[in-house]
Amino acid sequence: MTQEQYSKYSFLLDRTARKVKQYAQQQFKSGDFDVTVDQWLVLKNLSENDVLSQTELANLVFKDHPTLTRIIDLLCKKGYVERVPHPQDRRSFQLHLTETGVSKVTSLRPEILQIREKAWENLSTHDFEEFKRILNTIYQNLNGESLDQ
Amino acid sequence: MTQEQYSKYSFLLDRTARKVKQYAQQQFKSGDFDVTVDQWLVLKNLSENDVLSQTELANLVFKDHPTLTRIIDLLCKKGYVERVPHPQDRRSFQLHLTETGVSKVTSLRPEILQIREKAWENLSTHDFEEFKRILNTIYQNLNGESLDQ
DNA sequence: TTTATATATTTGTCACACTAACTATTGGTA
DNA sequence: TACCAATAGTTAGTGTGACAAATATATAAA
Repeated sequence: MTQEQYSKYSFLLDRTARKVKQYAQQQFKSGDFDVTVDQWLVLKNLSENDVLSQTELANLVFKDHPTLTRIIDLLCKKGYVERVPHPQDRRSFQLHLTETGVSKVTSLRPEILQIREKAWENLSTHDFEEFKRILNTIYQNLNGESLDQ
Repeated sequence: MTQEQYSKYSFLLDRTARKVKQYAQQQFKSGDFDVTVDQWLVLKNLSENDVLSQTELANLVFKDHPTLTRIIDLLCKKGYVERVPHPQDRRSFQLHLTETGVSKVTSLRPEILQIREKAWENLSTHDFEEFKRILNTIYQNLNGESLDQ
């Protein structure tokens, strides 16, 4: 294998990641989910952790702080999330889902699992494990010293 | 495997694709390459095809037309690419590299191959083939009827 | 206590992705 | 000829991503 062919992974990886996001986003839209794919990721993580600071949430979803600030702004505007001042630390907020946010997550979760399955047609459980292993290895190879996860 | 675990691929895929792009972009920056990762992809494809229209190029790099318009705007501004009016079809342009563009590609190509290799530490040639197969399968699963490539 | 440093979040800038709407042009057809 | 659908490309709006810098507060050190 020449070095040239070797470097195509980056193109395929980028192309596939975009397609996965695009496909999900189209389904989200045609189902009137009222959230984007990234907003869903944030909602889902908030639903699995009663209360989080923005920093904790950023580490969970692997987004940087400015990006997260903006996503949360939008989710607050839509009424799914609330920022509550931290009682001890006035720099920080405690994030939690509103009533509306909880029921949004409950109603969307099964539909989204359905959407996600489509990608795995013609692929096996073993493929899935290999895929995860390779993705994680690449991630760690490029992640310098910070070995989070 | 539960449906829930099964849906994690989208998170890992997105996370890894972003890391790959971010790593490359950092290297591009510290090497003063004067282009972004996506701009490089466009330059590279132009160097491999003497003359292309924007639509042909968009199909090669799998970017949509508005995105490509902007990338080409930037590359023209930097002096690496020229838009030449198509002699027969006044709607369309013929894109080609300038002298500067050609030498930019020549000088960057080996450095970028170097950067791309880093991701494959601890992974085998077989992993690479499996990875490509799975990525392409996912892509096609989500790509509706249009079976390009 | 004062100073220094670290942490939590926001703001600004540039680049890219996707959608929708728009202009200009082409080519076929009534 | 006049009309109409398709094509090439651009523009605008919104969301996201990376990075740098700013603000506010907290904590540790001198």
